[in-house]
Amino acid sequence: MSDTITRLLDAAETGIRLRGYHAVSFRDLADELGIKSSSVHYYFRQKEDLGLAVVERYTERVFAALTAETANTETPIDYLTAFVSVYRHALKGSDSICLCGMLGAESAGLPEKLAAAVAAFFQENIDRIAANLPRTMPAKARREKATHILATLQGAMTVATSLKSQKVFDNAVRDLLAGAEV
Amino acid sequence: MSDTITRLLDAAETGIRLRGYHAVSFRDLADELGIKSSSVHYYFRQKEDLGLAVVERYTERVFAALTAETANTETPIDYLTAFVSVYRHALKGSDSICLCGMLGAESAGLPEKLAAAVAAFFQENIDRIAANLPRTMPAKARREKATHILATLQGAMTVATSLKSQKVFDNAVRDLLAGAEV
DNA sequence: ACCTGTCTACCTACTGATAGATAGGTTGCC
DNA sequence: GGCAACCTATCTATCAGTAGGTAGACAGGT
Repeated sequence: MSDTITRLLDAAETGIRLRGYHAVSFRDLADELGIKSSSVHYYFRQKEDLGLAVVERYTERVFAALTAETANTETPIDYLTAFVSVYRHALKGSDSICLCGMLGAESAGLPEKLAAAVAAFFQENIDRIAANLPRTMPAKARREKATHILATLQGAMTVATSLKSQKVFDNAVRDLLAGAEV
Repeated sequence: MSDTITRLLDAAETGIRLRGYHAVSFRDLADELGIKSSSVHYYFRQKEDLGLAVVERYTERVFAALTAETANTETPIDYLTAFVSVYRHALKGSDSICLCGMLGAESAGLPEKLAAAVAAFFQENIDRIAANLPRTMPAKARREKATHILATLQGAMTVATSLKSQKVFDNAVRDLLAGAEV
């Protein structure tokens, strides 16, 4: 992948995660890279194409990190702790919320494909968590707990960013895991 | 309050909650009301003023509803159940997330005062929840649980909206309350 | 005479998007 | 080897549409 594409995806991801899809413009991205906005259109015909590429790359990266981080966990609580630490790391490394947390909030105003890609990201998160909860739990309870966990992670990032304190994320997650010792 | 102002605040709130602050324009609001965009500026000089008014009205409305709904609760779990039902009602009545959930996500790209008003909304939510958790819990644990609860509510709205299923919200919250029987 | 709420008309800046030029590198053929 | 054809990545220039915002006119009510 060309350097320009990577830098474009980086700048777009950062902008979306900080300010939202509609607050990111081709011109701002181009300026940041020192090129012209028409050159951005050379790589991504429409804004939707750029958004889709950003979500795809992000999804792959996050799931790769989740897979790697949870690889050697044995108990459900170990799995959850590792899972959560991927999100914590994402927040601390970027000082911004999850890309899909932002786009999920904006879904109603996004191109359909983009909204669908975000929904798929959430669903896959829920499925992965549910699959790693104790087999002794009924399927419905596992689904509910998995949804609860994802919701808490996403909401904690939003609230922590608004209150400008990563401790807010840690506080929410500490109580989440304390109650999840299943 | 004049009818036009109310209709303006309604339209702006709906637009922000569905698509975000940057996707709401004076022209769209004016068109929706059948007036000209310059007339919107008559009531709100700047977009920031409109945003602030929307957040203020929303904040008052939500806290009034929370106060009313939780008034006759006796146990912490009753309080939480009532608290949560206000959020559930907001989601079901509008098919959109919390105004501050949206604006909190966008905070980095908002005028400072607006971001501050949103942060205050979150803080007040956390304080109210924490104040109604059992006195037997240490203050730190109460703060953590309160943060956890708010984060879950906010995140559950986002994920439910993205997945286009209010059941997602109910699932997350059911597990939240099941684990919160303190 | 003033106030309220709306209008027309306009401004500058920016939006996503397109057309077409250009410079430099790569390929393939005689 | 030399050269034509093509490809890549960028540019300049431009477009119609929309953004937030302003100035000033006007009608109706007090």
